[in-house]
Amino acid sequence: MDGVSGFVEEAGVFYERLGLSRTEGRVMGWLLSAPEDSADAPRLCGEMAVAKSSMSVALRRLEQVGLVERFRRPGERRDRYRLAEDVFEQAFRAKMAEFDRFRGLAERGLAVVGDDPARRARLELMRDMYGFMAERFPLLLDEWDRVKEERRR
Amino acid sequence: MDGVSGFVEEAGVFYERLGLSRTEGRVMGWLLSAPEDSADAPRLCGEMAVAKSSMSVALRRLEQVGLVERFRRPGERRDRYRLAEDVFEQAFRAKMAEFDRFRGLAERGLAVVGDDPARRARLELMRDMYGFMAERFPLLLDEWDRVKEERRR
DNA sequence: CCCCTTGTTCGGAATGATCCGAACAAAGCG
DNA sequence: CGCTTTGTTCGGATCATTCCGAACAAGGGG
Repeated sequence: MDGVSGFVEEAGVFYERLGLSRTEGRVMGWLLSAPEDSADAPRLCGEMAVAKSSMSVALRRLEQVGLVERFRRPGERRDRYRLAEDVFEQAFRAKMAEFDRFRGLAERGLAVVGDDPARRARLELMRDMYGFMAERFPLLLDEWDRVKEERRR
Repeated sequence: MDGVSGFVEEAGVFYERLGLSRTEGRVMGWLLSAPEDSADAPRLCGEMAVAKSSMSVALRRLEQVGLVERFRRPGERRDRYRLAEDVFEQAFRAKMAEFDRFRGLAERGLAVVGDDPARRARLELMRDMYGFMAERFPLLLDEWDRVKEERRR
C-alpha cells in the first residue's frame, strides 16, 4: 500500500507527460516497483482498479512501444507482462527518434522556404543541431553501457 | 502559400506532441520559416486565423517556456515576438530537465519500496542511468557549440 | 479628462482523449 | 461438440483541453 500506491500514481502523471495514457503510466509505475517481476492482466486490473478492456489496450500499446514484454509460461493460459529488459534504453532510443523527426521537420522547412539566406539559416541550424544529437546519442548509450559494467564490479 | 502553410501546420502537430498546444506549435513553425525575424500579435493572428485571446495565451506561454522572446522597439506601442536566440539549446535543456525529473521519480520509488534487493535493482538502475544522462548532456551541448563554431569557418 | 490601442482574463462551446461495460472472437479442455 | 477462460473491439459517457468572443484593465496620446 501506501507509499507505493502514491508512487504508482505519480508515475502515472509522469509518463502521461511523455505521451502515454494515465493508466499506461500507472502500469509502468507498478511494474517498476512491483514485488514480483511480472503480473497478469487481472492482477493489474485489481491492483489499480481499471476495467479489463482499458487494461487490454494499455498493455498492448506498452508492448508496441517496446516498454513492456508479453509472454506466457508453457502450459499457462493467460499472458503475463513484465518490463522489457531494456526499458530505459528503449525510452532513450525513443527520444533519439524524436530528435531525428525534428531534423526531418527542419528539412521539410528548408524545402518550402525559398533561398533567402537569412530565412534558411535558422532551419539549417536546427537541422544540423538535431542531426548532431541524433548522431551522438547512440555513443552516449554505449558509454553508459561501459560505465554500468564498470560500476557493477 | 503554399508549402509554407503546410509546414506551419506540420510544425503545429509536431510541437503538440511535445506538450505545446496546437497554436503554440503553429507559431513556432511560422517563426521558424518566417520572412522576417519577428512579428507582432495581430500579424500572427491574421497569419494563422486565430483569435487574439488565444494568441495572447499562446505567446505568453511560449515566452515563459523560453522559446520565444517578447520585446518592444523604443517608441513602439505593441509588443513584437521572435524566436529566442537559443531556441534549440533551450529545447534541449528542457529535455535534460525531464531526465532529471525521472531520476527524481526513481528516488521517490526507492524511498517507498522496501529493501528487497530485487525490487530495488530496477529503480537503482533507472536512477543511475538518468543521472548519467543528466550529467553528460551539458557536455554534449558544449561539444555542439564547438562543432558549430568549427563548421562556421 | 476622454478615447483609442494593446494586452489579458473570463465563461461557455467544441473538440478530442480516456475509460467503462457489454458484446464479440479465439482457443483449450472436458 | 459445448463450455469456460482469456483477450480484443465497440458505442457511449465522462473528463480535460483548447479555443473563441466579449468584457475588462492599463496606458499613451490628444
